[in-house]
Order: sequence, then structure tokens, then C-alpha cells
Amino acid sequence: MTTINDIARIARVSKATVSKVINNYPGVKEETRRHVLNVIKEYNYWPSSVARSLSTNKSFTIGIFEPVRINNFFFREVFEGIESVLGEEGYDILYLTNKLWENSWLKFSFKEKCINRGVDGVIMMGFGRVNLSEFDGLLNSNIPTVFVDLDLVGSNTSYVTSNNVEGAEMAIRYLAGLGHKKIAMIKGPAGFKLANDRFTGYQKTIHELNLEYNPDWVFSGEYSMETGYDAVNKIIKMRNRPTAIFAEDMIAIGAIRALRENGFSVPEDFSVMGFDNIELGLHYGLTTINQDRNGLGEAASRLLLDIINKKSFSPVILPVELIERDTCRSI
Amino acid sequence: MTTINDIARIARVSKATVSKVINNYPGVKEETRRHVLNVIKEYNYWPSSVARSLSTNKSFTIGIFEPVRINNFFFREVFEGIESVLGEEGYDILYLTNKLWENSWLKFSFKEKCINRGVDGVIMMGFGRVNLSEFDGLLNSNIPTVFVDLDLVGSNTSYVTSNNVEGAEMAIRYLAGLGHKKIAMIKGPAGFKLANDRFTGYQKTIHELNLEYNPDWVFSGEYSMETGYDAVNKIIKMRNRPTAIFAEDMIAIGAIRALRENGFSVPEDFSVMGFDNIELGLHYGLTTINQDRNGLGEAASRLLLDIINKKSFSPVILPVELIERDTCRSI
DNA sequence: CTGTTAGCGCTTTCAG
DNA sequence: CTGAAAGCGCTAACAG
Repeated sequence: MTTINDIARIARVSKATVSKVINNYPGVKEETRRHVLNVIKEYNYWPSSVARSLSTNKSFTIGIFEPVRINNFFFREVFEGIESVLGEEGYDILYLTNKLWENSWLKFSFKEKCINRGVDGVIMMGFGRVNLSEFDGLLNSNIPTVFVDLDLVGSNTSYVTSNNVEGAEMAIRYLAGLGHKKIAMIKGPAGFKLANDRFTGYQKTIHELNLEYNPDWVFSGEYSMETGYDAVNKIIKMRNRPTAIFAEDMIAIGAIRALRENGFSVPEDFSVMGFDNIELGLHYGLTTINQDRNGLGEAASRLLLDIINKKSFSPVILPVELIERDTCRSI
Repeated sequence: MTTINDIARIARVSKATVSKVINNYPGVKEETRRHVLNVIKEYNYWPSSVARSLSTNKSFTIGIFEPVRINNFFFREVFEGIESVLGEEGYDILYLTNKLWENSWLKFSFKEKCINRGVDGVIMMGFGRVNLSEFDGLLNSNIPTVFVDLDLVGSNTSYVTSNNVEGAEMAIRYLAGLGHKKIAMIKGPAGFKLANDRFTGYQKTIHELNLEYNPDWVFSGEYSMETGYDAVNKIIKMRNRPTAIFAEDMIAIGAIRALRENGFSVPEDFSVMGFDNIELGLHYGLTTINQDRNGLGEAASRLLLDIINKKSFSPVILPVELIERDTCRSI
């Protein structure tokens, strides 16, 4: 492996000089710079970023934590957004696994892991409002941190999220505009800001529009098709049925399938409205609220960079958009 | 940040001793070890892995390269497999971006990036048999490397893949067993080992079974629904039509949709057989060949670890399996 | 403009 | 069993 010493020796200069040209510092004669550059090119030398990290305390690496098994459609696209802006800025992304922690002889949590790996900042995604104390270390540290969809703030911590309240409001207004007065909602898992916000938007709008609010029409469960199945099984047994169902995409799709399997037709018998605009929705013609996933990732990265550079710490709320397809009809 | 020096000072021992206990080396009196351990715990000290990397030349980090926009269903699951075994072994995963290369003043390619970041090994996924010279640096280096679905080998390079030839053979034999004698194939993009292997299996089996081979029934294109649409548009215009279509899942789904939109029914008018078993296939009741994606990732990681430890370099070929659902019928 | 020197936090001989 | 010292590859004062 070629090191800075090799280059210095070959170019007959000191390594300080080589360092200066590598870093594009001033104070090097143009001739010397060119000469060193040539040697560097000839040997295809690239400075070790680990040595660099050690001496500068800056690694050009940002960490990502995700809870186990969150490796889904949604976050993959967020990740893509993250990658694109961070990559542009010369950062690589360290995907922090946490398998080893449990058996460890030390209390090794987010903060410690970040310090240990020397990341310049960290993005946390897929975490819910459960076990919030897990994050204490991070929040009280000075490690620049951005949460996706979890509104935690601290001196060096901020978050990005879609405007879920507004999205839910848009959904309900749309349904109401179509003539629906009885709208059910299947919420995501309790404890997630995202799910709570959407429910808030739902309740608020139902109220504002003077629609019928019926607690029996509110369901809750995991972000999966099963949740949709379960809710539909209850709904179809009701005497006073809702005419429309509002749920996150995956759940909504489960609901559509359940409805069909029970001989109902969408949107003739029930209108179904999603939230997220996952790719799968396309295959069901699902009317839904689009979240800009790439944008979420991009915003998270930019915010993180801003925090690192102490330029801004303000949370970012991204707008959402209604995508009209074929699962809702006017009644 | 607490360093080894702090611990040494506080524990009134030398940092060499602290190092020994951290690394669980012998030659430390049990009493001393316990004392040091207590101080470590009290200060929640964790050694900097970057300093460690610098001095040991081992980073417990493995790199992953993916071409841009390969962030799809398939590879996400492979990634999950990778993460699970590597995490278990104490490795973190460095997702190597390559955005900066182009404008760089240096020829900075896979190999250089790996050396620069000091990864212990690298997994390459989603690369096709195009521009193979890109990999020369890596192949000629001693950086442990595992390719997923690309059969490149070198002194420290190997690969993992599913048994695509056999999978295609299973598919064709199944279709033939159902009475089909005219089977079309829509291949994936040329240049990918995966696509080539599947085509090989197709041809071989068509031949062995004495089925009709008609070059007009062989199509090729990107791994997308459009490819399926395009092929179907040609197929339905033919006088001598195939009765079954064999294609990778995404393409097969495009074909099913195109068929339906043109008033044909699956499997009544055409049988459609996929390959990959992507999750989306479930929503179409697609009969397909399952690739063990998690297994692919796990195998890649294990192989990489073996290469790193110089234990084994043999490529791994994973078996596939036929998943019978509703898109094929006997005729 | 250039080079010397002292670290960054850790591991690893090698004496004691 | 313990510690002093050198060194991993680089950066950053500071002299010259």
C-alpha cells in the first residue's frame, strides 16, 4: 500500500508538503504541486481515510441505524435519497449493525457505537415512540443526529417528516367531497408519531366537517395486510357500516383484498384510501397520499449536513400530495 | 471522549495493560483485569475503532458496492441476509457511494476506494457482465471480494449465485409436464450472467424434451414490466403463438397485465411462469421459481468471511425451488 | 514556500 | 505480569 511517506520520498519533498497538495492547501509552489501531483497519479495513491480520521477527528462517514427488519420498500427509497446527497458531498454511509451489543460486556448503545466508529453524524430511521430512553445518550451527546419520522430534538438533534396531519386531512376532505360521511380509519401501530399524526388529522377533519365519528370505526395494528384483513372482517359484520376506509397503503391493500374475498367490490361497495404511495399500490389502482420518500432522505441528509456545519437545526416537514386512482368513488 | 490513556491513568496501569484487557489477551493478573474492567465500565469507555484500524490494519468493516438505482426488491433482501451474518460477527457495513469519482483528479475506482476506506472485504452486487475491466483492479488486488450473481473469480475473489440453469430447467419441465409444447421466453438484459444462465437452461431443456424451439418466441429486455408488455404485444399478433411464457417475475407480471388488458386470461389462454419469487408475485398468484435472497446474502457474507480468513474460496451455488400458484394450467 | 516535529488512539514487541 | 517505546498514516503548528 502506497502511503504519504512513499510519495514524499519519491517526490523528494516532505510529507507535510504532500499533505498540503492532497488537501489543496495554499502555500505550495505551483511547480512543486504539479510535481507531487504527478507522482501521486503515477502511483495512483489515495490517502487512507482512517489515518485521516484519526488525526482530524472527521471521517466523512455518516452512520445509519434502523431497527431490525425495517428493511422495507419505504425506507429503501429514503435510503436512496440519503445516499444521493451524501454521496455527492463525499460521504460514505456506515450501516450500523447492532447484533453484537446484547452479549457485550459493556453498555454499548447508539451513542457509544457512533463514537466508537467515529461517524460525523447519524441518521435514525424506523424508530417509534417506544423506549425513548434508548436515545438519551444520543440526544445528550453532541453527535449530530437526524431522526426520520420521529420528532425528537436536542442541541445537535433534529428530524424530518412528511406532513402527516395535513395528508390525513387531505384524504378525509377528498372522501367527504365525494359524499362520504362515514369514514373508518385503520391506524398504524400506536407509538409511532407517523400513525398518531395521521389519526390526529383524521379526527380533526371529521370534526371540522361535521362527519359522523364512531370509535368502532377506528382500528389499529401493524403495518401489514393482516391488519387490513382483520379490520374488514369486523367492518362487514357491522350494522352501521362506514362507506369509506382510510388506512396506510399496506393495510389498505389488505383491506381491499379482504373486501373482494368477501364478495364486496371496491370502489362500488366501499371506497378505500391509502397513505404513503408505495409502489405496490399501483398494482391495485390505489388512491392514496404520496409521501416523497426520496425527498425525505435528501432532506434528512441536508439537515444532517447543516447540523454538522452548525448552520441550521430546524426540523423539516415535507408536503404530501393526493394521488387519485381507482379505489374511491363518489356516492 | 474517553481514551485508553484516560482509562490507564485512572486505573493506574499502563495503556498496554488496558489494551490487553480490552482484547482479552492473557498475561494480565486476574485482579488487575477486574480492576481495569471496572474503570472501563464506570466510564463506559469503548475503544475507537478507527485508531484500532490504523494500528491493526483490520477495520471490522466490509464494503458494499451497488450500481446506482439498483435499490430494488431483490437486492434489499440480499442485503438483509448480508447484514444479519456480518452483524453477528461484529462487522459493520460501509455502503460505498461513488458519486465523487467522476470529478476526481485521480483514477479512483473500486479497489482504491476499498483501500482508502480500509475495508476488510467487499461485496459487489447488481453488476452485469458489461465493462468487466472495471473490476480488474479489484480482481488483481488481494482485497477479499465476493460477487453476487456474477461469476468472477480471482485469488481473493469468488461469487455466489442461485442455480439459474437448473431453475430454468425446472420451469420448462414443469410447463412441459402440464402439456405445453410451445414455450416463449422473455430474457432479462443481455450481459447478465443470471439472464444468460436462465436462457441456457431454457434452451437445453426445450431441446432435451424435444419441444418446439422458435427464435421468434425469445424476447429480451430490461428487468421491468414494460418488457413484458412489449413481448406480449408481439406474441398476440403471431399466427403461431406459444401457449406458455417464461420470464423473470417483474417481466412476467408485465406480461400478465398486458395479456389481461388485451382480453386474454391467465392461465386459461396463456400460462405464465416467473423466476425469482419477488413479493409482488404473490399479489398476482404468480407461479414461479424461488431464489433464496436472504440465503444469497448470508452465503455471500460467509464466503467473504472465509476468504478473509483464507479458509475457502469456492463459489457457492444455491438451489432454487418451484412455487406453484395460479398462473399455469395444464392443457 | 518547505520541512521538522508532535500528536490522533490504539497495538505490539520487548525489557524488566 | 507490567510498562516503555515505537509505529500505523496522516494533519497541523511552527521554524526556518
